[in-house]
Amino acid sequence: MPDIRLRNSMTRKVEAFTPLDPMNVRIYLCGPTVYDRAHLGNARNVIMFDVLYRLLRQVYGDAHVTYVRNFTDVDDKINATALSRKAAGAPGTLEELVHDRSDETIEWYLDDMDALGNLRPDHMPRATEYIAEMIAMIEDLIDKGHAYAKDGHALFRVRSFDDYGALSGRSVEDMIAGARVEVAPFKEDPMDFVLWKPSTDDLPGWDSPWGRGRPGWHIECSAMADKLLWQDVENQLSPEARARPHQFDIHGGGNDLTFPHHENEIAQSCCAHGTDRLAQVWMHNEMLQVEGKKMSKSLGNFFTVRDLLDQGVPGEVIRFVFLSTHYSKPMDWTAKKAEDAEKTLRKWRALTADAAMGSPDPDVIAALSDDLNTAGALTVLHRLANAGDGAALKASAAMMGLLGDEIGDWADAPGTDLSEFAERLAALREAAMASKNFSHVDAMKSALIAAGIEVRMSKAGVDLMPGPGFDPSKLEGLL
RNA sequence: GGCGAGUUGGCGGAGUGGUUACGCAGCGGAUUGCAAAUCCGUGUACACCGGUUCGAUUCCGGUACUCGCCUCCA
Repeated sequence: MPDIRLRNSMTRKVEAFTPLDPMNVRIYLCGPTVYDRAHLGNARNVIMFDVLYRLLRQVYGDAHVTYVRNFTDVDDKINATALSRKAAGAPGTLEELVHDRSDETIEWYLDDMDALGNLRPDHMPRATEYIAEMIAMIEDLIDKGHAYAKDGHALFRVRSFDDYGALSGRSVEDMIAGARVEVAPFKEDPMDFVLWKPSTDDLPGWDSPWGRGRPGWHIECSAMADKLLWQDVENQLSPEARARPHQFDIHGGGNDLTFPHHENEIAQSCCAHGTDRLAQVWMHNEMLQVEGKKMSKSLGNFFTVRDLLDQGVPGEVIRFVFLSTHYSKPMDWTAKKAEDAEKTLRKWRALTADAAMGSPDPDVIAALSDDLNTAGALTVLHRLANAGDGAALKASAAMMGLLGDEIGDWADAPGTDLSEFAERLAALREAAMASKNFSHVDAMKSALIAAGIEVRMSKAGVDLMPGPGFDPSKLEGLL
């Protein structure tokens, strides 16, 4: 097995990766705030981490990797959707509406990420199920002088942590100079951030030493990561790993989370536990653009994963497009890329349809081990395809979550049996070959193409495949 | 203003101190009733300016441009 090398945002260098405990590789990805459908950009870090997860499982064994991705289900935006539903006359208490909204959004999220061929993490904690851990952590921080309570709030004392700013490469003074920090009467220092804040009686809240309220965003990840990647597994870890308590291997997210979210996570965790680091490696993916522009509602180029799936873009095609750009580079989503990806995948699927499952090509593993060079790995897949090695292609593609059954029924969808049409067309063609009058066969061929079907005719016979714009309703009356 | 990422042939996109990336498109040919598909052949690009070097797209410095974050948008 080649050594895995990963770019560490903390050091800004590509480094050899060595897990604290090879029998218990532990990774954490910041998950979504569940207030609405995941937009396309949300998929990028999930796919990046999914490739990482698959690679680690390949190298260390399926049973030796633990992947945690949270759901943030306490948030103003979730509350806002519940409030508007309540105002529209929805039945139930506001708290129930908030809970329903979270449940609904989590279900959507999992459906969408499944459709993109992502494995589910080992743990998907909901923030609201770990309130006790968060409160305990905040109390610990207050005891140690790193946090304080004021007016129903608990705040982190940023000046108490010398390394604050190490991840994002900025000093506290720079941030003050930026002057965009929120000044509030309950803060000792403008830089201090909220660990706990009061909640109104009608909105979700929990009793705490500081009154009824809810946790701040940053403390959620610190508490859940510590619970699931340290407290619950501590007694299974190697002595080497236990020598680094409250730490784990890799923490990921979009680079927009670097500051303040991850910076704050580090500050909370290191101060609460007296450690010098939280994760050994920090990985951040670059942002997604759409047709060269930032995706935003005002530009009208904002869309969700579900929007694309509903338009008939297969999840596997979306995944392929993401994999074709390295995670550390800005990625542009374009319709042309989706078309190209679909073409390639059709070819590969035809080649692997009847192939046995071989072994992954070493070059694919090598490329992925080189800081998740997915684009380089796709090149190897092209080479295998050109060599006609369906078995190796199938196994190698599986390393990246491609060409598998779980993501693969799109090529035959939407499940219309075309065999009668193929037989009819073949019969017409045979007759035309004898009579030299091709008008009937051409008419039917044109109609099939107009219905979005790819028509292939050769001496061997007629082959029909549903294409991107397949519309079954246009087939009526053709037989 | 501070921090960070990027700039490769028509398009997408790897990689390397000197040797064809690769894919798509295009072009030429084979095949095909026609077309598609398929097969064969075909492409010396690396933002700009300096420096290091026998030699740089690849290393170093600078410039320009693009994008993101600093505003709980991944």
